[in-house]
Amino acid sequence: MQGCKAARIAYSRSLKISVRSVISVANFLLPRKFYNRPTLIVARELIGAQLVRILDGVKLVGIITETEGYIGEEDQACHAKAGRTPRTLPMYGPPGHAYVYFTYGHHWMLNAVTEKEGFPAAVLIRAVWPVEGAEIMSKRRDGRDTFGPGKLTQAMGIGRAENQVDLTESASGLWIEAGAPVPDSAVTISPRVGLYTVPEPWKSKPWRFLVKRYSIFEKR
DNA sequence: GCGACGATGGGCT
DNA sequence: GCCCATCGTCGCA
Repeated sequence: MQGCKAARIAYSRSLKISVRSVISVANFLLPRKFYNRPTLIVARELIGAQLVRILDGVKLVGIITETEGYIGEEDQACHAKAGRTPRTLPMYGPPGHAYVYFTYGHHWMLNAVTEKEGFPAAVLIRAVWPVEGAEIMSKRRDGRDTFGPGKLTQAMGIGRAENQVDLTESASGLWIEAGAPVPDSAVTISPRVGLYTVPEPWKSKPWRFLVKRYSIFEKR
């Protein structure tokens, strides 16, 4: 991907952190207790974390730049509003696992299950900024961009097989590592998107977190 | 550059 | 049969 270095520089400026820390952070697997907390805390703190995928023996890494929280059966935007079904079962399981589902007849969505086992909640990972294997991700997208919940799963080869994998260990080939912390000044909070038929107040809950000046990524 | 809309298939009633 | 936590393309500017 052309302009990757320039993008890292722009990214570091937008986050007010050093370029060095964007390229090389002291990474470690986020432990289960990280996910076993209120969903919005997890959604916020996943911004800046690194999503790692081993695909065909190649390591792909993206910094998480956009998340949304979906919290409990009360939340009319959350799949768990339908209760415990074969599809939603992963959300009721232990935190730190993946909930991957298929939607709109085309797309796979990646979530990280949160909160204590038995309470259905998850964080939808909507976008990552590629930092390793960017060329491969771009190629998997036929050169098109990788920003969007359906696009990132296609770029990183995430689908049905990754449903319920443990994100706190590397054995499954899909996990999340800590990254450079992103200050509040660099994070925008807004209502979740794509909820056309969801009633209030759920439709307007400010449960979406994204890196400010996200547009700088799209323009490389 | 942007708004409208069709594709497409699993989940659920 | 209807609903979708989306994306790509088309038409128009």
